[in-house]
Parts: sequence; structure tokens; C-alpha cells
Amino acid sequence: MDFDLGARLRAVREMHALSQRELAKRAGVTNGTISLIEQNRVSPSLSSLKKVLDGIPMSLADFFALPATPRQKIFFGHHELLEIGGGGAISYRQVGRDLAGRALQILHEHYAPGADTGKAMLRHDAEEGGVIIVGQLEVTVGDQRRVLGPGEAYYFDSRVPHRFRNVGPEPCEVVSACTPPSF
Amino acid sequence: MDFDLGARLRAVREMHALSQRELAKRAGVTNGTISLIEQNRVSPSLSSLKKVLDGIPMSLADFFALPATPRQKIFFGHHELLEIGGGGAISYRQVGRDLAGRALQILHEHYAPGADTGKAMLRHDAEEGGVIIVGQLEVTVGDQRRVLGPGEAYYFDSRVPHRFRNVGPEPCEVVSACTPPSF
DNA sequence: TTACAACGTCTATTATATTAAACGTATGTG
DNA sequence: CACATACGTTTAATATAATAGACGTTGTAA
Repeated sequence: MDFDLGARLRAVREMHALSQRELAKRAGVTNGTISLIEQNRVSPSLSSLKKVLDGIPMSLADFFALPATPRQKIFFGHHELLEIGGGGAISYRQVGRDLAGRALQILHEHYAPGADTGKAMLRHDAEEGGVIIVGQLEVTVGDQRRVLGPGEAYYFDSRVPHRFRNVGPEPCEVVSACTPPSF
Repeated sequence: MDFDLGARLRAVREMHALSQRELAKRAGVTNGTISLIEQNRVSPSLSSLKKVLDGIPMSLADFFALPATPRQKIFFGHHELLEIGGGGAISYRQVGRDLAGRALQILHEHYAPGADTGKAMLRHDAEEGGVIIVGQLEVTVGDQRRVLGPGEAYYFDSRVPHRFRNVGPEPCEVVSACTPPSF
């Protein structure tokens, strides 16, 4: 196997905001199966892989047609945030446990319903990231797109064309920042 | 499984004029494995399927992107030709073992290097087929295209738009015909 | 703090895919 | 005819994938 099947499945699953257990339930397999596949500790039978993709849902053709290597890690789940100022009246949560090689830290933002950075994609020589507090924010980065909800986050190279939209009915509260770190 | 994986693999294998054993050898699996897969008696692991496709060679993406149902059997491998006038000074080999439901038999043609039936695809109310003797002939039928070499063959409904091109540097010798059978 | 729920991971058992070797058939040759 | 070769298929033994259930961690709330 010369391509990373596990990482590919994991990426697809996370793009759809599904946990291993949720997906397993939809697919009619066990969560352990999905865990093992994502770690490349087994080579799934096609019937299993088909069931799993049906649970997403995604066709086998689309699955294998995905670009081989997502250019960088962009999306983060709940526990990939590091609590820094925890517990006080003010607390910061850092996007990404490891800042090595990163050029920024994260602060705040607020999106009214329907707010949009515009169809003309943004590009600038920087890096940026953020975390959604309340509401639904659609984040588009290059050829990747995802609607993020409370507790979810993003991080990417700003030179890749990008765009933000509040696609929900309520205001969207976000913490975000640009390089370089302000403190 | 709602699609016929076995038939799909068999079609691909036969398109490339490979026997189960030949393909098995190239792929590093046993011929039995391929037989069982083609009969849908097992659901192959992805590692196996990958190995098999590497032996063709064909990517997983291409494999799953194939149309679900080839509209009709179009390409034939070596041993799907039936020897009719065998052994004499003249001998005919019939394309397709079984003429039932077929409207023709096959004769000759010759393509100079670069010869082309033209970008405007051919269509006519007939059936046609042929076999390549020398050289390389690119045959396009509907959304299917293949470069055929010596010993390989084609058969299709001429109402489907089609085109022939000699893509090789040498003359291409072909046996071909149109409906109805001449003898 | 405690308890609870959800997450991904791991392990022993069960189910299944893969192998190696045989089988039956068809074709070609002396 | 006997013999050899190639084909796809099948079967018993082996290797591997899938399951069920337990484990440790993290985040949330009482």
C-alpha cells in the first residue's frame, strides 16, 4: 500500500464531523473496526469499506479520487485545543497543542447572521486560525470546506485563498488571530 | 455490496487480455484469489485489491470510476477469438465465440500511420467489429476508449458514436466488417 | 472533588479472506 | 491415441479482518 488509507478515511470522517462511534453506527460496523482502519492496522475488506463510506455517505470512486495528501493539518477537534488561562474570569484556549513552527496565537471575532468575507477569496502573506464559540461558521480554505460549530476550530496558511461565512440564523462568535503572535 | 465488483474486475482483466494466472503472477497473489473475487465469493481486502490492480496496472480511483454497467461487451482478448478456417493458406478468426444475436462476420482493413476517421464521430445504423493484426489502433466507442494492439479486438453497435486512429509509427493491419454477414 | 458521558484505543474471540494444491475442461502436438 | 499446456474452478489449511467488550483519557456538570 503506497497511500495512506487510514489517514484518508480519518480526514473524510472528520470533515463530516462524525465520531468513530457515530460513523460505525450508521455504517453497521463497530467503532473498533474504524479505529483499526484509521491506524492502518488492518486492510479492510471492500465490503467493510463500502459500508463505512455508505455511512458518510461517499462513493468509493469519490473516496479514491480524493487528493492524496491534504496539504497541511487544517481542522482541529475539541481536545486538540490547549487550555492556557483556564478557570478565571478570562481564559484563552490555544488552537493546536504545539505552536512549534507556528507564527501566531488566537483572539476574538464576531459574525452577524449571513456575514461573509466575500466571494473573492482572501489571500495574504500570513497564517491564521480561530475557534467557533457560538453559531455555525462555514470556512473555506483552498479546495477544502467545512461548516464548523461550537468547540471546533481551524488553522491554515493565509496565502491559500480562503473565506468565512456565518451560515446559521444566529450570530457567530469566534476567536481568531493573524500572525505574528500579539502576546 | 450493490455493485458487481467481480464482474468489474473480470471486465478490466479481460480488457487487458490477461488470464487469471498471468494477472495473479504480476500482482503477487494466487490465481484462486482472483477467481474467487471475480465470482463475488469473497470481498477482497483492500491490500489484495490494490495488488491486483497494480498488476494490470490501474489505479483504485480509475477502477471505481468505471461506469457501473458497460453497455455491452466491446473488447475481446486473445482467446475470445474463434478459429474458423484454421491451418490452411487462408484462415479466418471470428471475433466472439458466439454469434448468437450478432449481425456480422469480420474481414480486413489497413491503416496508414496517423490515419484517423476524424474528430466528428461516426454513427450508422449497423454493427461492426474488428481485430488488430499489426500496429496500434486507438478505438473510441461512446465514452470508452482503448488502444488495441496485435491480437486484440473490438465489437460494438455502430449507432454509438465511434472513431479509429492509428496512433503508432507503423502501418496498422486490421480485420473488420459491417453488418450483415457476407458469408 | 465526584460522577458521567463521549472520545479513540486495545485485546481475545469469531468470522472471513488468502493460500497452496488439486480438479476438470479445452486446445494443440507428436 | 497419449501427452502436454493453459484455462477457470474448487477445497482444506492458514493468515487476516471484524467483532464485542474493556481500558484510559478528556471535557462537562453537579
